[in-house]
Amino acid sequence: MEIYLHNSLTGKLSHVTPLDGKVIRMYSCGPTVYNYAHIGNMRSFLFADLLQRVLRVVGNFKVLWVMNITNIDDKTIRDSAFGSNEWKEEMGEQSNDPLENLLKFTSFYEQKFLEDITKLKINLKHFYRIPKATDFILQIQDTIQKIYKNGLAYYSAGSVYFNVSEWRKKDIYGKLFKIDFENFRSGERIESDQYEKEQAADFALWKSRKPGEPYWEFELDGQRCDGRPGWHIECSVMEKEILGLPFDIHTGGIDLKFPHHEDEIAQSKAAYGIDPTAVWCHNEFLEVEGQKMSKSLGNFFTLRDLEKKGIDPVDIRYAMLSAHYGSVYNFTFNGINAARKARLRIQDFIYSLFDEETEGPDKIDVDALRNNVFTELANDLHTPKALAHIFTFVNNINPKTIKLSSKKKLKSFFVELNKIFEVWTLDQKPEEKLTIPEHILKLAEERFHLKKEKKFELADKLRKEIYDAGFVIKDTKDNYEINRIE
RNA sequence: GGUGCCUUGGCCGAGUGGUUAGGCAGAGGUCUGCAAAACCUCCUACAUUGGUUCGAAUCCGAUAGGCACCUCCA
Repeated sequence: MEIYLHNSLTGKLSHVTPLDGKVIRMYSCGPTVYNYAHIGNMRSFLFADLLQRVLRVVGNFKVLWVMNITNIDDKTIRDSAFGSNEWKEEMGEQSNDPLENLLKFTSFYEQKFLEDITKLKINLKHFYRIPKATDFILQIQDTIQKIYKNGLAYYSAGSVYFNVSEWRKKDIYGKLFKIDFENFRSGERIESDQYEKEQAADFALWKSRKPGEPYWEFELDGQRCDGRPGWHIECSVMEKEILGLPFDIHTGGIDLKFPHHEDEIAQSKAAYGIDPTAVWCHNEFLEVEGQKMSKSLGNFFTLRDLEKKGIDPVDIRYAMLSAHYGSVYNFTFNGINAARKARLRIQDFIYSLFDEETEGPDKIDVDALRNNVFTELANDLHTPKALAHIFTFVNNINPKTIKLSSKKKLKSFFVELNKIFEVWTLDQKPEEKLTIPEHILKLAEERFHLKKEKKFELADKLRKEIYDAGFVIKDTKDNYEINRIE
């Protein structure tokens, strides 16, 4: 099926088709690993995951998916510095080598990050590469040399900056974000600049070495500028080295539109003369209870925080996938609860498909259903509409009356659908292995007899007793079930 | 100050000029000693305001409110 995506470059839908005629090459801005990722980060990664899955399953494409890890920036340097309060025992001993500390620190959080996204059912096998900035220092330096030689960068006090005003003579700066240069960075903000930039809009390609910080040797045009890479250049280089330019799709949070992605475009064109990607996709932000997530408001959650509150990561996945990536998602506990129930409703339907004992006369047009659902997904990942089709279908059919042949087709449809959503179990309903203590079983049996004899008061008393012990009884037509209280 | 986005029923969330999105919650019903579960039915909105139109949640203008980016925050 043809896939269309909202392209931030044009503001319109773009038809996705592999530039090289074979595979879709996709780059996603990944995390800066200086702490546990929060659920806002998670939304971005879940969006990228959804996109690559839709490309594979609905678009039938091969996908090379790359997500970078930013392991060197102000925050990772700050928090890994010798004597930092952010250092944890599990990271090992701190040494007097700043680079070693940085790598220990960031690999700790990288590992935690990978664990977290795995819980959200992002499959690490789907990545082609998960590159780290520090593994590309030489290539970064090489790219900076190129930009410099092209007259679009300058040296200043040990750092190297991209020259935006020079660049604007050659090309547009502001492809993703319309900039009013007259009003760019108004008033008081300019004075916060710590670096010797020629102009406020210029950004660092390379930052000079500071005492106690990790650095790499670098010489530019005869001038020593030992230091470390700027943030924007990392992505430009990794995507070029791994995917080649231009590639097909670049994803990221909407906050990265400017300056990060704008600068990526400028750098790639300035160094190689190539626009990095055909389609830019940005996901909107996440709010918590209608407010921006922030530590001061006390609504800042990592995945780990939510797990401690008893929330299943799969429900977070479902909740986030059920909203459109282009709109602000309001995370609420109420909403997660609703999402869970909605998810389980479909799960129950799927379980019923595995009941091959009962069969009815109803034939299902599974192809039509599949077509409806996939058409919505192909149209800019419209998951809310896709799920609405599923619910309408599920609500209008009694699984007991479906013909066996249709059940089988439905099953394979849900298998396919789950390759995208991955929030359901495609299997028989698991037999609940209950370890119910003997005395509870006895009590339950006793209660059942009392009930049959219509001694309800006594029966209820026993039920209360069983309930207090942690079990709940549900009467069925001629029998009863015991379950552990959840 | 600049740029862009948003405002839909109790809550979440679709809608891209003319027909019920969907979910959760709630109400009624079937079932049931009661309860639970399951199933059926129901609830029907579009920030305010002016305009365009035979017709607007949907297009245009204004107002109010919210959000984001311009500050290496996904």
